[in-house]
Amino acid sequence: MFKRPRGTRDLLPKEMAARRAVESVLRETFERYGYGEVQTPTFEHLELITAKSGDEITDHLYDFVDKSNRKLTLRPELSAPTIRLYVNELRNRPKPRKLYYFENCFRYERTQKGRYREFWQAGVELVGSARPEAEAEVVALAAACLENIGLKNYGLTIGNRGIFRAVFNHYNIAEDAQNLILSQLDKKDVQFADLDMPKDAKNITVSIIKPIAMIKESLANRKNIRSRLQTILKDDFKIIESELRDFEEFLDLLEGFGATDCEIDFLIARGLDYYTGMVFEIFAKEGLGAQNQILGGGTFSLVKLMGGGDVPSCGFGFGFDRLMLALESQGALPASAAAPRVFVVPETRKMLNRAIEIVSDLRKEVSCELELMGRKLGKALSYANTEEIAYVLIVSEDSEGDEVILKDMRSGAQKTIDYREVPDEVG
RNA sequence: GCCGAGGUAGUGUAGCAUGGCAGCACAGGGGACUGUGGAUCCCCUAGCCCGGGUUCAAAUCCCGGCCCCGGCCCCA
Repeated sequence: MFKRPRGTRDLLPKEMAARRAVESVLRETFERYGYGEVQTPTFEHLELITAKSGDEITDHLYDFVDKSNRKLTLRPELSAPTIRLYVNELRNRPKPRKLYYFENCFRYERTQKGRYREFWQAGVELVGSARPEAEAEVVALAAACLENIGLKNYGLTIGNRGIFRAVFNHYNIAEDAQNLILSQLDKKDVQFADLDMPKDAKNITVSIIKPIAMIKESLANRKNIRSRLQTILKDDFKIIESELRDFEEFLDLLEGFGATDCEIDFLIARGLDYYTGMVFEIFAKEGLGAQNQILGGGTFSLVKLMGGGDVPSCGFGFGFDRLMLALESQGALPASAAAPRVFVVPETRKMLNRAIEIVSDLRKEVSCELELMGRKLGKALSYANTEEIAYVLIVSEDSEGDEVILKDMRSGAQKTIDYREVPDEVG
């Protein structure tokens, strides 16, 4: 017996039907907003991934050396490959470029609920604009996806890295210290005084960064943000004013797009230094364990990292598997329509050829299954029953011409009709 | 990398403490009820995660590994 590699899953027909149904809702929604699908290779040069995420992440990669000694890796995510694709193929096209993807990714990590070594991501990248209206539309798209899928119990949290960035730049805090601070902000029990960085960085962290990180307001109360920032920054308020104005405009526009129920939380820093402005995430409030984030995104400058000039971009990625888990826990999985509706059974072996003729003809219009086990009629009906097939079509020796017996398994009623009428009868 | 709980037919489980013929239910295949389902009855298929150790004897005890579930770290 062979077993699956750790962290992988076998997906059965019922589960796949639900996944495909959700997938197509996502695709339709992305396309409604004008995004076009792209596909990138399953593996990339290792350097592409390390350029984005640093050398340390090789610990979490399925990387390998091919027979010509190229250093490659299975993709751990899709935004770097998608931006690479943009730089390679699309950078001279009009902006914005609106790209979406739906693919599997691979990470070498300890498995948990909602965390697998092969998983699926669905996401978009809006390349070329980081204007407030672009950011607002991207967030609105994410919310529209969940609306269309029918996920209910989720939270949308929006933050901003641009404001932190402006503060850091104003105080000349080195990039290493910035990343360290941001990555520690959401940890409990962190004493910033103990961290290994310059003293002035610690002071700024305690007096400014951390207080900003504590700001939490609903979208409706967003006006409070300005006054709270003024209180924290005092005379230095002007250093973030331009960033704040953009952010406020983004929030106003977001409300215009119809988003009402979200929280602004500057703690959402999303450690990565390529995020430049707005950042957001969506988490499921039930059904998932510790890994409850189902979407992450924001405004970033990845194009430059991929060698393509300073083009601002905005995007997000769904953790598709977690989305499915969240839906499942809410009993909101789409109903499966995969089962055949008609089961064609020859009453006797003699009628098999006739049954084959009929099933072949019917398959032009309806999903049909033919009895392939040589079962007698009683067993065949029993099978149809357990498989929840709605109709059984009995090809009887007693029937004349194109007549067959159509039996409704739910009611038990049956009638003799011309088999060509079956598609209408079961429709 | 770390912590905890687990691993017995396809699925769900009993048995494990105190070692002694691996059982039950459902599912699956066949059959009876002489060719129309869900009922009933009979038969069959099918299992102790892997490898060592202790023992006359291991599903059971010990060690190691693998896998799985939850969590920590991490989370692009």
